[in-house]
Parts: sequence; structure tokens; C-alpha cells
Amino acid sequence: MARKAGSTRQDTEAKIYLAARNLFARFGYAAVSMRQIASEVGVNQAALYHYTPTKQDLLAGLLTRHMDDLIAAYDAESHPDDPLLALDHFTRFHIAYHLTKPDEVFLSYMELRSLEPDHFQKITALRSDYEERLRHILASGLKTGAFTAIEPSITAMAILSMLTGITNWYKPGGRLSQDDIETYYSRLVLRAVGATPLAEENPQCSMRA
Amino acid sequence: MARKAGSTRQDTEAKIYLAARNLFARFGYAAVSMRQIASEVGVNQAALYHYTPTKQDLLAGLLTRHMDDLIAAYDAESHPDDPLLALDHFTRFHIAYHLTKPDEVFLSYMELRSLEPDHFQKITALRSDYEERLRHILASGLKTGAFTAIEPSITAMAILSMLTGITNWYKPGGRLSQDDIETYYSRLVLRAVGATPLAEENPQCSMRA
DNA sequence: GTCTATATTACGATAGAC
DNA sequence: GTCTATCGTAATATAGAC
Repeated sequence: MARKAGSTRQDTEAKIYLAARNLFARFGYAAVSMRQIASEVGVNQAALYHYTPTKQDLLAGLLTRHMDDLIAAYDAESHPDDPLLALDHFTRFHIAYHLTKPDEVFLSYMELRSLEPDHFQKITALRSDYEERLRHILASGLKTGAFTAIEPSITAMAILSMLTGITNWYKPGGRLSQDDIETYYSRLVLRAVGATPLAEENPQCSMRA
Repeated sequence: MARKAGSTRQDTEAKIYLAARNLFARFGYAAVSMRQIASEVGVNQAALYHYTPTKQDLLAGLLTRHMDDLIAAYDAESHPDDPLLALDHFTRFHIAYHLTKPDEVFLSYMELRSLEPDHFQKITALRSDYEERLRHILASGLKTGAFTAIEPSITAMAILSMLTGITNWYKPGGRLSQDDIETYYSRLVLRAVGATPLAEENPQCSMRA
């Protein structure tokens, strides 16, 4: 298995996906050219076509990987049975995962419309698959009485919008640590569904009351 | 003031802005050509340049108008002094306004990155101006004790993300009326900030409890 | 106010040498 | 596996006739 030093297929492929992700997230799919991506990788534009048949496939590959990874990461964790704990856990997981992959998240929300129909449906189905996990928690909590007066489908969308929106303003190294943010949003979410937040009667957290 | 029948400057300009808004919202600024816009309006591509110096100015004009209109519409309403009522009012206003102008809203969230620096700063400042109105309500409620254990800046972003996210799934004529949605989200929001929602002990609303 | 025609530049993708 | 060169197309924007 002799390899040329400095350039293997896997290496280059990873660099291409990384560059595409950064550029698409920053400027948008339609505004980025294959030449820009190649330039970022350090190869000629024509070389990209040994790794992806089209620009569209490059985008679809990025989004598919992201959604697959997200669902796999969530399913790999253990989930509390108690709805209140499960919702707290979901909130923290979603925030933590999304804050560590801001580009992928941004892309998967902004560039759905750049996908051709087949790819679009595939990604939309994967997203719905993930959302279903939150709807299930909300429905369980409604049944046990842990949550009150909520409609699971709408509430799931409301919560996901709220949590994902963090990526619009969060910058690492800011006033609040990631853990502060998780704790704060968990309280917002638990209150919103009519539950008593975990730390409500134990105000040691860093927020002013 | 003799006018040629069928085509005045104001008419055509309005059509151009309308077409640009629709197309940019649907396919993204970078993916839409001046030819497409002209075709939608029913004029030749070159005619557009009598109404806007560049494509970039067309986008900036759309976003500026939207933010100006949003702020003017909010300021034109009367705002309750009581923080709880004020927050309920803000929630309903934001939802109602955003659901009536889905394209403008979508554009102003998706195409900020397509703006060149000067325009970007201008729009960002206008947005912050609007957000400030919500922060003010939250800070007042914290002072009076109507809201508990919240941080106004973060909570404002959380609420705005949640409310604006409605435009991602709402379709007119669905299961829930706009008023149902306003009522439901007002409860989510008021609960989240630690207030007792207006209709909490009066569960005549259409949600199941 | 709108048109035809065009200058200039860039795009996605391919062919074929090395 | 990467390159040079290029094909065919389409982009923004402008010039100038009517």
C-alpha cells in the first residue's frame, strides 16, 4: 500500500468537505464557487470532480452527514424515563451539540432550499425523525401530568426554534459558559411546558433573580 | 401630469420590489438573477437598472423597508404599562406582523450575510433597535417582580427565536387559527419568564390540557 | 421607459496530458 | 491524483437606438 506522501484520497476528501462547509456556511451555497472551494483546499478546481460528481452532491453529502451524526449522537446517550429529566436532558444535548457544530447547523437550516427535490425530501425526513424524539418526551410528560396545557407538536417546534436560535448570538468565551446557557434554557423550557424547573428552589445559579 | 397608460414609474418599481422579494425569499439572493426578476415583472433585464443601481441595492432596499416598517408598526400601537400585559401584547404583535409578511421576515433573517458591510451594519442596527423594545419590557417586569429569574438580553433572544420560528411551519388555513397560535405562544412565553399566563386558570382555549 | 446588443467576467463541468 | 486548457453557458452591468 504505497502512498504518495502528503496527499491521500481520504485526506483530500476531508479537506474538501471541510472547506465546502465553511464557505457554504459563511456565504451561502449559491454564492460559493467550486473554484473558491478548490482554492481553500489548495488544489485545482478540476480536481474536486474526482471526489464529488456535482456541487449539489457536495451539499447534500454535508447535510446528510450532519443529520445522521446528530441522530446517532442523541441515540447513543441514555435517556431518563422521567419526562422532566428527559426534557432537561434533551435541552442540554441539543444546545451542546449545536454549539459544537455551528457551521453544520447553520447550513442545515439555511440551505434546505438549495437542495433538489430528492435530496430535500431525504433531509427533511431526517430532521423530522430527530424532532420526533422531542415530541415523544412532551407527549409522555403530558400523559403523566408532569407538563400541563401543551400541544406536543407545536411546543416541539417552539422549543427547537428557541434552542437552535442560540447559535445566532453565542460566541465562545463570552459572559456565559456553555453550561450556564444550558441551565438557563432548561429553566425557560421547563417553565414553558408548565413544569417546575430543577433548580428553581435552589437559586445558586449565576443568573440574577 | 399626463401618464402613459399601463406603465408608470411607481407601478413598475413596486412590481420590481415585489418580484425581487418573492424570488429572493424562495431561492436566495445569490441564486436569483436580474433576468429572472425582470421576467417576473414582464420587462427586459436592462430596464431594472433604471430603478436600482445594482442588485445589492435592491436587496438592501427590501431589508431596510422591512425593518423600518416593522418598527413603525410596533411604535404606532399603544403599549400597556403592566409588564405582563406588555409582554402578551408584544408576543401577539410580533406573531401577527410576521405571519402577514413571511417573505420579508424570511429574507431579513436569511440574507443578512449577502449584504456588503455598510448595508449589513445598518440592518443589524435596526434589528437591535426592535429587540431593544422587548428587552425593555423584560427588564421592567423583572424590576416589578412580575417576571422572576430571567436575564433580559438572553431571554429576549430566546423569545424572538421562538416566535419568529413560527414562520417555518405555519401555513394559513391549518388546524390552528392565527389567534390560537398567538394565545398559545403567549402562554409559553409568560410561563417561561415566570409569570402566570393570562388564561391559565381560565382554560377555555382550544388546546387540550 | 423600454428595448436590442454587447462588453466583461465568471460559472459548472469535461478532456486529456502527466 | 492533479494539472492545464477549454467548452458552453449565464451572470452583472452598460451603451445607445427608439
